[in-house]
Amino acid sequence: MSATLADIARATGSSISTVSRVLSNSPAANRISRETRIKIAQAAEQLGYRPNLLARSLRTRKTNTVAVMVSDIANPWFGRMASLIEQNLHRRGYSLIVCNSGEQAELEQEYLRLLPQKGIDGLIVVPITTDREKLCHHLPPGLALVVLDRPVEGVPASVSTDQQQAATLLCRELERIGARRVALVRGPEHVSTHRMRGEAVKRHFDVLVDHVGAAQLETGHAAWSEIARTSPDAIVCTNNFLGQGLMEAMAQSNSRLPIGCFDEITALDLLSVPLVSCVQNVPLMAERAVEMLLCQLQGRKLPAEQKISAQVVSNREFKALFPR
Amino acid sequence: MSATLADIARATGSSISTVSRVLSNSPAANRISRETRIKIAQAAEQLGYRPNLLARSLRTRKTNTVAVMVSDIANPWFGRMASLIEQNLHRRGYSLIVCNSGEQAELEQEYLRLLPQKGIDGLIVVPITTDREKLCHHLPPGLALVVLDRPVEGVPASVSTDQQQAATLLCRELERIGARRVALVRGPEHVSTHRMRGEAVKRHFDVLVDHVGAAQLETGHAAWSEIARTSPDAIVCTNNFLGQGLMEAMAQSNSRLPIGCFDEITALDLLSVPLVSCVQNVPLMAERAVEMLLCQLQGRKLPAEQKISAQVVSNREFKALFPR
DNA sequence: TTGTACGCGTTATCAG
DNA sequence: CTGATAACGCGTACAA
Repeated sequence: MSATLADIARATGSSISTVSRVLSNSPAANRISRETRIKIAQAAEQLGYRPNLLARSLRTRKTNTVAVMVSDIANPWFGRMASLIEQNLHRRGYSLIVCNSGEQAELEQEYLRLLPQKGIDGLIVVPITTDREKLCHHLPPGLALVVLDRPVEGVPASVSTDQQQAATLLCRELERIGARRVALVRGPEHVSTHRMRGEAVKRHFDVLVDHVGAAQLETGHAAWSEIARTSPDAIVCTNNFLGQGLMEAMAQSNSRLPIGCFDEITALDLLSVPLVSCVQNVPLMAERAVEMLLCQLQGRKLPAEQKISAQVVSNREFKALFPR
Repeated sequence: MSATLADIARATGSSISTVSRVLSNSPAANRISRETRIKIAQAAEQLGYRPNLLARSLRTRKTNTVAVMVSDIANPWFGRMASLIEQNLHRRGYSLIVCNSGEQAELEQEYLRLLPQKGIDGLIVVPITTDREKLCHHLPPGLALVVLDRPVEGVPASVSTDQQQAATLLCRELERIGARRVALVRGPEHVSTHRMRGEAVKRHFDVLVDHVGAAQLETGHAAWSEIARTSPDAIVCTNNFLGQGLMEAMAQSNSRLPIGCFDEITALDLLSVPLVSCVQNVPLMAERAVEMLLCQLQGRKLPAEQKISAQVVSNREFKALFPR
């Protein structure tokens, strides 16, 4: 076990409180004689003292830790997001713990209950549930909360992409190349991003095939075997995993159907299919989310809900086939 | 604030100890009368009691939490790994916190110091440092520790891919297609996986270009501008990010140089370049890592260091150009 | 400038 | 079967 305040007090012949004052450099630390201060510091150094953060937090009710709960850490999009949030927070003296709800409502609930018990000051969450009540039920009232990527009615601190703008951008690009009838591969209805993207597609196009499933590669695979029997002008996928899965399956055939995909696809320009992708501004989202969290932690005024705009990027194949 | 044991004791007219016994279903809970037991349970339910895990851990010195520290959570490989570890641990009643060292030695040290202070029962780490002393210096002696992916001399609990076998597999495949002189794009020397892979390549081939940098897309980009001026028979990248970056840059040209890449590349078959990739068995690694951690947590005998073998997978383009 | 005493919420020991 | 009481390690009002 690590040395405690008591150990140091004993070693230096001072009292626990004095040691505490010095080592936690509290405001009262200045009012302590230079000599005892360095004597204590030396002893601490020598004994390898590490404050027990559990005990400290129990006492102060602050942990200097925030959690981010993402819906699928295996998805590179969330990985990037987590990484950027970590960097932003670390710069501000907070440490981050990442939780993975794996897109399972029960697991989300479990973590929502567990995290406050373990002690966190704030939470950034990509929620599964769309219900404010369910989301906040187990959270202590004071907890700083930011919802990310998927706004929840009634939660003021919210950072997300403007899905209307994003979807319009993508659909316009597909309309430009003459698409009228499309196949749609989309994630679960109850996830707002997938739903809004899907709805936008339905507004713009005649949807020949509407394949719904978990936002995983496998759904993309399955979708292709359904789509292959039809002949749409293009295929739209509501996220990167769906797009990747679809393309993996397509690769077995020789289809060159144009694809519109929400979220980033790696090595875009190396793909042999024409692809236009609608990418979100992940770094900006991460920054804003941390900012909104810190506003709450520091009692500053919360800025308005953040709607961040997206961009479309098309690959070489796409540009070659459909020049402007 | 949440209700405490004292609140419930007051509400039910029993003592704190009794309430504790019931609510923490300790072994002594059986020896408590049925009626007070349900009375307490009801009060707890009604008051919305949640045990303060900080306090509990302070007392019991157990947190039921393990941490996994990866070197780059933005890399899908680590994301997948983290996700699988999470699932394995959750099944066993542990909750997971993920830390990201971002391949920075100082940040790793910081977390290494911080995590035990925050209270964890075990740690699975993909280490930056190769020095056992540095790795364990700040860790309490009793802490369960597993090193993952990058073995560290002197740490018995270790799960990693057999890099010799993996590298040989990949090199043989490139030799088969006639490669003799290759360009090498590799990550930092001090990371064992990159180093071992690179060394194996140097043993098998004549290395025309040897580009070293951080294991990020940008290094791959930069490498291509160097490689493009030469004419190797093939290019080898020591991880997925390097491979992706390289290919992104290659896509601007029309090169069809064969690529050998360690780690998984998404949508392999859609790439227009011939590619053979050497993939690790991530699910098995995750399972073994958790298993070794639990051995330590439960005081069971530790199995031998795990060396897990890899496979090569080539894409359509590669198979078409170089049939067996 | 420093020490005393108490409390944060739990669990564990011991007595009855 | 149950209730005091003492820790766990730390911060802090209050007193000296």
